[in-house]
Amino acid sequence: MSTSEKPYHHGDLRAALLDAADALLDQGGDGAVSLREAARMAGVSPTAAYRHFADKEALLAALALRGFEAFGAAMQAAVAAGDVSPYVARGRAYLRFALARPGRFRLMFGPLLARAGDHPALLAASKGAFGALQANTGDRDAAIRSWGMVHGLAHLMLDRAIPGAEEPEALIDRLIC
Amino acid sequence: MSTSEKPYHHGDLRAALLDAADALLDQGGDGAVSLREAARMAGVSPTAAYRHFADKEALLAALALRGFEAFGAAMQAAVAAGDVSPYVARGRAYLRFALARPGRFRLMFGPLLARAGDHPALLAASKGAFGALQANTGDRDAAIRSWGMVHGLAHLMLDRAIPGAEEPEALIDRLIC
DNA sequence: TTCTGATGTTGACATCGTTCACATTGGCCT
DNA sequence: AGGCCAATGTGAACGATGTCAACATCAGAA
Repeated sequence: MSTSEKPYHHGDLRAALLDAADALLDQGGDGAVSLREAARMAGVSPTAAYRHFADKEALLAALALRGFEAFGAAMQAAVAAGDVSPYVARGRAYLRFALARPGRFRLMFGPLLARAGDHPALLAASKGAFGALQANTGDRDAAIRSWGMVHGLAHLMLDRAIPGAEEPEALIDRLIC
Repeated sequence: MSTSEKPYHHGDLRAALLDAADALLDQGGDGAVSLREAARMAGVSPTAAYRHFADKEALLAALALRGFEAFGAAMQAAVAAGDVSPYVARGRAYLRFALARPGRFRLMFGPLLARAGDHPALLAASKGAFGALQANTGDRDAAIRSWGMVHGLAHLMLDRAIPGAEEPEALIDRLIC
């Protein structure tokens, strides 16, 4: 047993696959995530993934779920820091999250979300994240508008569509205040 | 010549491929666009596409370019209608465009745009569309915020993330005013 | 008319998602 | 303790995709 022979069973392949896919998502964007490549990284045969995910889409959904958890934590931490109003803190954290992990962000708020009915956990997580955004506001439409603005700015900055976005931090602080 | 035998040369394969890809984009979303399937629809061999597009990405870029042209026309028409202020007209047209052609919209404002440096025509078209949005405004940051809001709302509605978006038209009129 | 460049075709290769039949193993029941 | 079963991993294979290289066909300029 002292040798480092690979055991037949991986131990926690599910997590390993998610980690690998996460790395792929970060470096190569959305389309760069491949089931086979993730399996390769985990040191496992391509088809082993199917013991843990019904589908490639299921893998992506699990990845998005992870994303929503991290997203919620980031928002909460930003509000807790308390150096600006919770409203501003959330908005800035939203943008920073998107810029820090573009692939993850695009996956979370992408076409997958529209099909989230097939992935109950994803649906719940996304609703949770969205709910937090709308809390503490009397005017519901105003909340939606604000959310839209922050969300749109995130996408536009990711797509390098906003001129003068060379210094994202400065732009964020200037736009969200 | 009276027979309907297929000539060796297609005539305008480039346009035919774009049309086919456009149809695929509309019905099946982004990932449903396939070079081979587009070629199949155009009644041509798979590799014929490479005489007109360097790459699948080039095909998609040309598709996005088409999108920006239609987009610009839609915005202009909406403003010309003149039943509301140009500002509101543009915003509503923006959202209607996104909801009417989700695939096209997502392609236009997607990861492709960030790589638009490789596709000069796309870059120019997108800059033109964006420029129109920022015209007639003294406050540059305010224009960016408005743009962000509309863009974000479009994405959120497409992703079915906004609760109560069953009646999009009503929502649009209520939010953009 | 002939030749040349543009346009299409065939065949092939690597990769991908996915399925099926089989191998291995850890843990529960007796 | 021993044996069985469900969970987990493997291998080969299929169809589809993007892409390349070599070849075929045509349209128009010289």
